[in-house]
Amino acid sequence: MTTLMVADDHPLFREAIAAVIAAGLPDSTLLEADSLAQAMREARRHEASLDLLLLDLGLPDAAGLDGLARLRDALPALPVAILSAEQDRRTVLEAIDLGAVGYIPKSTPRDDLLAALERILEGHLYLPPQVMRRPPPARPDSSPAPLDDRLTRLTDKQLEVLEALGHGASNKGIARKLGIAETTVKTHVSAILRRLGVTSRVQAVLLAGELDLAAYLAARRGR
Amino acid sequence: MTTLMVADDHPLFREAIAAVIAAGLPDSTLLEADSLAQAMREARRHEASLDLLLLDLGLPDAAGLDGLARLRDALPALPVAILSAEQDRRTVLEAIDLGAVGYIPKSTPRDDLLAALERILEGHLYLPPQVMRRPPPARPDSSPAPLDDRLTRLTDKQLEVLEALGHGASNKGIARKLGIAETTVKTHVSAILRRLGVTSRVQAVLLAGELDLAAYLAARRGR
DNA sequence: CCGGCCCTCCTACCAAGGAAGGAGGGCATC
DNA sequence: GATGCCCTCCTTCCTTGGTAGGAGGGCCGG
Repeated sequence: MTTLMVADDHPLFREAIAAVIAAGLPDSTLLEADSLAQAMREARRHEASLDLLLLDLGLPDAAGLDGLARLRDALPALPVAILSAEQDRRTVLEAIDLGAVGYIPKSTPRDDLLAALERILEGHLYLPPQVMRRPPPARPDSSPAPLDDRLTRLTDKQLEVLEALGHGASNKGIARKLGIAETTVKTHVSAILRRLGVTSRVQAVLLAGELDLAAYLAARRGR
Repeated sequence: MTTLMVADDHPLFREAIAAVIAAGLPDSTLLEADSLAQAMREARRHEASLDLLLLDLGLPDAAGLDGLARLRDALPALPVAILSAEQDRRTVLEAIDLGAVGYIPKSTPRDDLLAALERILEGHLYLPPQVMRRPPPARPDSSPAPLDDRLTRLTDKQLEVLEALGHGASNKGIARKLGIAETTVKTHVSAILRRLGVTSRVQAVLLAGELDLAAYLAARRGR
């Protein structure tokens, strides 16, 4: 006998979840809440028997993951899984970081949703494979010869300086690291700004990020 | 027919893994490597057929997660799972963050290890339940700080300023855009630097990027 | 060999960024 | 009603960033 609770402010959605669970986990009880406050009250009341809370992000009284944080704070022993429309990879990771035992996108097909719930109730974590799998490179790399060419207009030394710039280093720090005078660094920085067509180091750093300086450096070092 | 590779510098351990896989996944081939460099070479050679690389942390030529990062960089399409004695929760999360498709502690019982491999080969993520479950109890106060809440420590106005900062705007430009005095902008910027724990606007901008300020703003506006 | 580019460094100057402190008004909480 | 936080703005002072111009030495290709 397992007891679940769904916290979501959309009655229709709660109803849908209830139907799925009734069909797929017949030996279970489902509690409902339409706000974080109510969920907390109910959770405390059924503390001993509650096996899992399915928490929606976007409850009226819970600011996204902040609601999860508060919940974890108040009831650290309660397993909480996120059930959300949000599918951002960072959000998923942060939820797990905050102690969620699973993350189920609302777009999950009914059968997968049940499988996920079962995994979680067995003590495993569940994360959405299609979201988490192969995400971070995220470089479809449309143009093999991108030639955004602004980066190619920089000399080696300037690239070195720009790289350091990208770590938030000051001119003085760059000078130390590269073993040259600060005035020389300034010379390089000025040249970089001119060649990149920007007017401040912050803009240069942002542009370096957009043009994927790291990849450019990796590529040119690899050859 | 699946092809796996195990990268570990302990021959005995490789042998043990080979035995487990031979018994549990009879329809598979296992490649071996005793260094990151060799693993990369082998992986490139068998690029088309290799289904999963089991990577040990602590290879002689790869310092912990850095090896994973380099591997992901060089071969983004290759699924990599970590197989390590290390069981620190943060390490696990960072590995997943870097794109690992699973994390298997070396202490995992043989049967669970096989089950984990099967899950991973099916396209799911695997994380060690006993490590990840109920982990962050030390949340209420403690000091070392998870430090992802740094954005939440900023006031609305500060977030506005930080957003503008992220576009490379100068204090003067921000003042114009927000319709306040430049001195006020400076006040905000100073407060932002202090609360984010950085010492220059460039670092603040970089940190805002890492913490995904845009997503945070979108999330909080959406509610 | 010479012109051109790069790297190095300098001086000098001005603009921008940032720290520190004070101050008034608004708003909420207790 | 007092406390506390936020937002606003100010002055003062110092550091950092950036521009301009000049100068010497190295390297390369014409």
